[in-house]
Amino acid sequence: MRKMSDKQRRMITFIERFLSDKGYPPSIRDIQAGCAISSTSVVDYNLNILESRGHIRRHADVSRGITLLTRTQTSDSLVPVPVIGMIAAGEPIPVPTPDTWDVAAVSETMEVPRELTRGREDVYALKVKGMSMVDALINDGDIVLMQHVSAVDNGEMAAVWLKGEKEATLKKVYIEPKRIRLQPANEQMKPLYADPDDVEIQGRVIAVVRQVA
Amino acid sequence: MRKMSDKQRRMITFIERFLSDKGYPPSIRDIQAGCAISSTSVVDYNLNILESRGHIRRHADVSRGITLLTRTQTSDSLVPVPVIGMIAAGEPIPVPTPDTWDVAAVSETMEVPRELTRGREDVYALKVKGMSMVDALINDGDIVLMQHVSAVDNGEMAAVWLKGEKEATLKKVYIEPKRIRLQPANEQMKPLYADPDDVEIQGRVIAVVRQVA
DNA sequence: GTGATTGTAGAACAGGTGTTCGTTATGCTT
DNA sequence: AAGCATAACGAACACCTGTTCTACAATCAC
Repeated sequence: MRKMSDKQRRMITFIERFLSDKGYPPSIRDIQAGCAISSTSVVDYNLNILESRGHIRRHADVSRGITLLTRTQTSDSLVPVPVIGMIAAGEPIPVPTPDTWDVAAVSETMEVPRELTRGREDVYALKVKGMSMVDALINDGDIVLMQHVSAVDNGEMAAVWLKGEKEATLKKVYIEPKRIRLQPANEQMKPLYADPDDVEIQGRVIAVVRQVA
Repeated sequence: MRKMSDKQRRMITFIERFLSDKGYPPSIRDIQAGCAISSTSVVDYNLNILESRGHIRRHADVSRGITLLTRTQTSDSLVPVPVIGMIAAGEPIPVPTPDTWDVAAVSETMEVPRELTRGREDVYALKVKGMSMVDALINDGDIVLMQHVSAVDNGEMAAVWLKGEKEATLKKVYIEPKRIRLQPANEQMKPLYADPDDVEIQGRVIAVVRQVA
């Protein structure tokens, strides 16, 4: 892949921005105007070079038939995840049902890079309400990505429902003889010990996403 | 959102497939052929309905100017972000240079949904090393998405370099008369006060991503 | 039934848009 | 200076494509 001329680089950038902005590719004359090029034939000329270099693909006689080859490869590494509800200290944790799995049926969905879910299929998202999970380094408004499991390995972070206290928390779970140790992610804080019968594992924490600004 | 007719549903599906297949939207006549519709005016008629229902957007006088508004617009909403370094308590915060902006020139990049960056151009990522930022509810190994700015509004979370202490932190910044208040995100913790000359704003925190499992 | 509403047909029009062609600069090699 | 590849220019052409118009069928309300 040779180095592009400055003009060609501007064109590629323009096409990218136009595409993600408007949702459809630019026409030759859009590029001409957007990159301050004097003639459509100059655009055509450089577009052909960009195609022969493998940066784009052109479809003859098709209006706006320009496809980006460099970036667009990654397009399907976005995974839709259903946001099935809130998680708060005093409220039961929403549990996914066959219904809520259907992305189309859920009121809200978010899209996350496939690297975050690592290809897991049964991932859902919860929005954190309240400051009760700061000991898990999780803030009000954070999004928690969960995987639906009924048991977790030692040391994994899980959404836990404490039946007796009627309380939901996110803790690292350690199974010990005759009791379960619930350790906050902030390891300076003291663990909580609970009876196995009192603990309901609702899911495993996959990731946390916090949007600040 | 009302019920779509069978024909309209076929059209939407066709547009989705065409778009993800070819990379550009179909023309009216593409839809006509792809959905076995007898006339272009019928396509036009139903497209207008779909637009008024909020399923698509049409751009007048623009060839192939159809945009999908529903969730299927996943095409290229992934944005590459350069991971330009680590952030740790005792080390200077890496600052982006024109070099590191070039996604191709950086050793590591990550891809995040466009919703996270909200279209900002000058976004980079730092990996957090150490537990020094737990008071900002940020853990060892977290990824912090930053925007390169030299000043922030009151209350915004920023990466701050304290010259005197030679220390980097992430705090909410409040400008007060003759001093700057640095407030941990965990609001139960006490603020830190610093001299304006001692504070260097290195960037604004956009988001935090933590991958747990 | 009548009339309104919705959906379908076919064709033609007008403007958008890719393409082509002859010509002229520009830069590098010999 | 001459030769040659690269790049730019402007205009015209031809097709693609959105749009519009009239006519007609199907459904429903009254």
